[in-house]
Amino acid sequence: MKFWLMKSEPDVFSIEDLKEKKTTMWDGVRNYQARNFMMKDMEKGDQVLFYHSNSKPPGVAGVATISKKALPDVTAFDEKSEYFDPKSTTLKPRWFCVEVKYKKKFKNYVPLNDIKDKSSLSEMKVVQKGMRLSIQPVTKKEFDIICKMGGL
DNA sequence: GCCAACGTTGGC
DNA sequence: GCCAACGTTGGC
Repeated sequence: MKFWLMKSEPDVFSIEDLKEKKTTMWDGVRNYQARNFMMKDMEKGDQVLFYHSNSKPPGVAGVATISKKALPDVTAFDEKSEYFDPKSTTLKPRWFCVEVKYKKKFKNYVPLNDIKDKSSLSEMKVVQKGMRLSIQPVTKKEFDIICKMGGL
């Protein structure tokens, strides 16, 4: 089992939205590194830190699990979708997405600043300057520390 | 709203 | 295959 951090803008899709929907296809990812993580490394049952980006303050809002391994991202085929990509075809899909399932919203939201303050979390990608990758691997240790901070 | 740090695109 | 120009992310 592996551990991940996945970013979402709460204005677009928050952990509350996921709680309501129970599961969601993590579509719209148009970055090869993030895609490769989903396509090659993510497995059903992997654990996810659900991160709120572009919010005040940014931080980890809760946990989720991967409930379905990567499938072609159908929004890339849809001309009306903002994620439409003519270079991705049903025969040769370019983009993939996993299904993410709600697990738990943190009792205590874990702001990015608190993560930055912890020396045990200084290796996390999310605290590195200029780190924009929307899907990042985390270690079990980091995952556990964040969960503890979140009151889980 | 600013802008640094990236990623992508396309001309050559 | 280089790299300048452009677009995007996301913290501040």
